[in-house]
Amino acid sequence: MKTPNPDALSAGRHISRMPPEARKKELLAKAIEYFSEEGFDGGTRALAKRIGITQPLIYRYFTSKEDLINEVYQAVYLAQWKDEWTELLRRRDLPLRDRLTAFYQDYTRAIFNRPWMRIFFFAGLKGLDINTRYVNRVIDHLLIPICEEARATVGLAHDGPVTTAELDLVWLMHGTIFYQGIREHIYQLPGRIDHDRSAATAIDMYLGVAESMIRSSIAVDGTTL
Amino acid sequence: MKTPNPDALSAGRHISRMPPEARKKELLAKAIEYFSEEGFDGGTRALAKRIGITQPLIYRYFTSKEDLINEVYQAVYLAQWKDEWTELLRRRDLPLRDRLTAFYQDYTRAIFNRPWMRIFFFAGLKGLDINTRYVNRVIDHLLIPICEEARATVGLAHDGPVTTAELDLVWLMHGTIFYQGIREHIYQLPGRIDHDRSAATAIDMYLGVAESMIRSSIAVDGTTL
DNA sequence: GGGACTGTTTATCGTCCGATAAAGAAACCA
DNA sequence: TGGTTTCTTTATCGGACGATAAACAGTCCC
Repeated sequence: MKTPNPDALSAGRHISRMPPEARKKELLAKAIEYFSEEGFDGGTRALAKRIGITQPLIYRYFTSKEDLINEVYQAVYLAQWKDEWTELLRRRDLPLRDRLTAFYQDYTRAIFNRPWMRIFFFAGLKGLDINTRYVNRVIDHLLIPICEEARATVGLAHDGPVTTAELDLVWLMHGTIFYQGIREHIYQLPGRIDHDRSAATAIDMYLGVAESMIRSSIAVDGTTL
Repeated sequence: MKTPNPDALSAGRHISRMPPEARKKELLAKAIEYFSEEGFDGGTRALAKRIGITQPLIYRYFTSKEDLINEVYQAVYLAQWKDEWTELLRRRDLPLRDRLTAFYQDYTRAIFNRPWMRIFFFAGLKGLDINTRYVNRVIDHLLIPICEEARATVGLAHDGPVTTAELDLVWLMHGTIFYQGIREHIYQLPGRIDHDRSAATAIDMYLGVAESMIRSSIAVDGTTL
């Protein structure tokens, strides 16, 4: 065949060979885009067509489809996570409200986008351990620290393990904020949402209930994690 | 073959013929269970094996896989919906808080189960119109009525269309409650959640903010739906 | 008891999928 | 320039899928 791949042409991009690193990078980027739209059952042929290459070429850069998907997870989950989030939440020189506000501003900016949200739920529905691990990371590195900081703010000497009631309340705030991302990127309703405002209201609710909750959960509900 | 289908035997169920209605009903019930676990890309052969029948038998009761899936949607979405929900929310002889409490108790009992939750998100991720129609139904028959009732409770004469700010606030409450179902049935975290308590806190938050929100959204933010 | 009817199974078709092998073509280097 | 390397394509395999047709087997009725 003299003329190059018509798909590649119609895609309007490069026709021929690329340096391996650039190709792999492009492939991964398009795979994130593609799988976040079609789900992980999307075919490798359709993905290749979208990139403008042939399907077997994928297997020069990834040993299997599973391998490619794993790299997609890596890029979406781990690369987006910031350890500074926990550090920010721990900064007792700032009022807790300010820490929560600043954290959720940055957090929602990191994950409130279509690919992240959709891949999160595709993986969640499949029950993949990568997803459970992410949720556990949220609990251990974000929610429980918030619980502990709330306790410190209340000024309670008690330093036993966080109770389920305390954690449930943080989940309530977290869910309120997170759900607005679902609304925007999973439901695909028209019109933008003011996430900062939503977060502010959720944080207000949390701080408003937290103090009495913490006192009563220690006194009454002794169930620990 | 003298011996009947070994799969049917190993499934421990009936081996042979059933009246059409019972068979179709059983098939649909198992299909809901199956597709809610595997997603709609699950194969008809695996579904048949789970029921204890052979795969072509499915096609005596449903003209195509798509047809079967559509009946699954019908059963999950429409059959669960109660028009009385809107009527309950409208009952001005009761305090709004009581109406919201009673409604969300019943609503969460209807949809907070694994098949409903999972099918909802499978369908949502596929962008199926059945899903967008459901969300619009929630808006039109639940959230906007709540907005209007909140206005009536505040005692404002203003009866123009509900503003986006008012609707966003209801979404905040709704999302707070709904997210607890996600936590339980999509994340699959161990431990039960007290949904009635979560709802109560979310409703408190809503009612606490609603009044000033309604006044200011009419005065300041005139954006309407 | 023997048709006739209908629920159920076996056998099979065409298509798409993930993956591999071998052929081709661009780039590099002597 | 010619040989080697490396990126890319064509061709293809085995298996799973949705769907259909024909054979089989209960059940009912006369």
